[in-house]
Amino acid sequence: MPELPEVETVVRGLAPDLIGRKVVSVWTDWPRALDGSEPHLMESALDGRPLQRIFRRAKYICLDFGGIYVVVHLRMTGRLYLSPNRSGDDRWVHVSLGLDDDRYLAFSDSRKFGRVSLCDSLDFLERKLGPEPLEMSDDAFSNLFRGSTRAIKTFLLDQSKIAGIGNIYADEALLRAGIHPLTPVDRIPHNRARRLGQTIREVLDAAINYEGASISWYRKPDGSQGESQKHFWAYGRTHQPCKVCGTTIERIVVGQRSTHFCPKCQKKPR
DNA sequence: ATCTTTACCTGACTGC
DNA sequence: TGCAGTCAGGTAAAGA
Repeated sequence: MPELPEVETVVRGLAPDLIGRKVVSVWTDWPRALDGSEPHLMESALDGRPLQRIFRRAKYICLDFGGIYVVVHLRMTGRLYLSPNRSGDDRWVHVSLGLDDDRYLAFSDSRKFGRVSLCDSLDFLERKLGPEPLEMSDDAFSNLFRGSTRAIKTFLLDQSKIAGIGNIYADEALLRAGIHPLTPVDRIPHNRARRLGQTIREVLDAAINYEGASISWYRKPDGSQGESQKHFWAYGRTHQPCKVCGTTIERIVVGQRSTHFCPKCQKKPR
């Protein structure tokens, strides 16, 4: 599932080929993916506008065509890549943006949860999203945790509190920080909260350097796999030995989410 | 504010 | 080989 590091990898991979390109056609076989817009509306809105910037905000991919934006969310199975073919390179392509270099920006999504949206402002993102974890200081993390009694795992997944972390890297950060996923946020001491913030940044930075985790559907824009999944300590390692202490990794459900942790490294709060 | 539930989707996997 | 059932989880919306 694409989270912050996977989305960042996609943005970095696409940028060199996409900056300066114009969209000359828009195709879809699943109009719902356009989130209320329509192909001909997108075509006319983007007509003649070269792409000025491509960047990430949380898990959203933002294409800036000069005050007009195409915002892509990959959700669970979305992929974004360049193809010589309008229908892309796999059978799950549902949106295709024809470019002025005769290539296509293909949006593939087997689950059809992802969206390719047209908008004239990114304010809606800022209204609903919390800060970027890679841009937060240790004290910013500690302050963020004050006043909430929710389980830390649930809190880390709340995009309005902190934006970009998903199920994988929440589990990875909590194991490495030695904090049980059910720990109430306001029961984490100041110094431990600061250290958790540092761990979150380290986990995300490392995953970006590994170019994301290719479990299930995620691929880099060039079609190759990321390496991050080879370095998991927690996620998907149920019944396997903890890489720190050898204790068997357990799986529980927290906030409807599969949660992996080490019962020795992450002591349950009383 | 927080929690819970439901909906959106379909490929991959398990068991018979 | 097939068929039913289950699981995966990011986000939005509704109701408590």
